[in-house]
Amino acid sequence: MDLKNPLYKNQGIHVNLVLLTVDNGEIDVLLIKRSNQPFFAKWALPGGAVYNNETVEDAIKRELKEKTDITNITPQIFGVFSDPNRAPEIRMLGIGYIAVIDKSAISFIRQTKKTDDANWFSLDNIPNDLAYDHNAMLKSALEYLKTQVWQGKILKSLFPGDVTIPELYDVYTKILGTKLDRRNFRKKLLTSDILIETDKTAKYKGKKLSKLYKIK
Amino acid sequence: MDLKNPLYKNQGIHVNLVLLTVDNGEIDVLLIKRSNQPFFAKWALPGGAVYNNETVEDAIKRELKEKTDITNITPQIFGVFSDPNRAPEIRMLGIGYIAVIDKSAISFIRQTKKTDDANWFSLDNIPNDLAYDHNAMLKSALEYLKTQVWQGKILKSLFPGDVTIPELYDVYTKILGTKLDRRNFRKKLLTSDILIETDKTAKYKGKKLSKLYKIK
DNA sequence: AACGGTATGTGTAAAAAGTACACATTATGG
DNA sequence: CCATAATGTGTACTTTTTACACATACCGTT
Repeated sequence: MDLKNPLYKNQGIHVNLVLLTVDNGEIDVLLIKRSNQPFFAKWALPGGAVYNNETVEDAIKRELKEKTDITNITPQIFGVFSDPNRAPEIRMLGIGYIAVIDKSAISFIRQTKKTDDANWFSLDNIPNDLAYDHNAMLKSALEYLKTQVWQGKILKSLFPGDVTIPELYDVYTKILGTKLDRRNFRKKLLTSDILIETDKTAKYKGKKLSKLYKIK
Repeated sequence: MDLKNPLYKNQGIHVNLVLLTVDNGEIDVLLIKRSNQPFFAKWALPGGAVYNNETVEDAIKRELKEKTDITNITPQIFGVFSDPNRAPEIRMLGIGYIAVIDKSAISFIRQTKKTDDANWFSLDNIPNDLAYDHNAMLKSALEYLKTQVWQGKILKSLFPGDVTIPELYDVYTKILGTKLDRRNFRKKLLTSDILIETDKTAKYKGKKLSKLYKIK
């Protein structure tokens, strides 16, 4: 492979992270306000170039650590974005990764919605002019998430602590975009052997106390 | 993204194709004997560089067309391979695609096992010193195939013509690596609404005639 | 002509998973 | 105390999955 061949020189490899969290039944995604051209001052998915001495997985974990200080989660790849014109001037390949985390596990200022340059956006409220093709990337990530949502692993990273079934219910209906039957949802979770009953309770939306469960 | 930054300059993007076909219940993969360095004279998955003016999907379809003249199949991505040392000297990202085709649909000489530079290898008989990380890529492709094998689409591209249930059975057990119950396998296929009964019959392994089915 | 061997074709019962569906209870705010 | 909104709960039905065994066709051999 002759990297001076004009057919395929000046190629760059980028990774982007769709980082999701849950806040009171709402799903939020982390966006970064760009401080450089191109797409200056536009919101974008966090991401960056893959260095020559690292794998793509290394790069995305580096990105996750930079933004959140989290090191014990491995984002999952959901797509490769390769339109030759997705970045101006150069050929830039984009590799999309998704991770779902517990907001309280983040040790950085970015856990608030206050900073100027990084912000959690509710999925119902995403700017439609994200940088690059990031609106499409985000859409693709959410479709991937739908296919993964009944796997215990994602459930665990969404709710590493205790959680009530009504909160889980809200998150699942948001992710799947369908109204599930509440009783069947509860039954499925309780028979799936991933919830451990605790003796604690908490209130979610209602006035009644809900039982808290720990995710295995 | 400054492509002169030494942290990430001289990056190349490659695609590779795991092209599978079925020959009398055996699963074969197409390998190419390399005529250049690196890995001169080693067998490799077909593939090549992604040009600056095309998407990754364009590149893999170009590759498929070059090798087989097939244009009506879109290979499916199964993985991204990014070890910085997977290619000597340069950083070369490898993107893996898989397609399953009917051998009789190929109009090229490569449909035989006779050519010097391209050859169908039975999965039971793959050289363990393929170029690059192609042994790992192939393994990854076959794992992906397992997750996809009950989807009608793959079934259709494996057997676009008529096929007997015993032949399907052999292919499925090979792909999945498990012994399925023959009766349940037959029932699953027949109730899945993708097989159309024909009035033709053919012999497969046995001495008894099997009914031929057309795949919807 | 009989026989052995290998592959093919066939049905049923039990278990598991998924789906549809309605009402009483809690506690807050008015 | 009443209205309201959220929570917790069980059953019947349907569908899907799984386990399991024997008779038949046809070839080659004796």
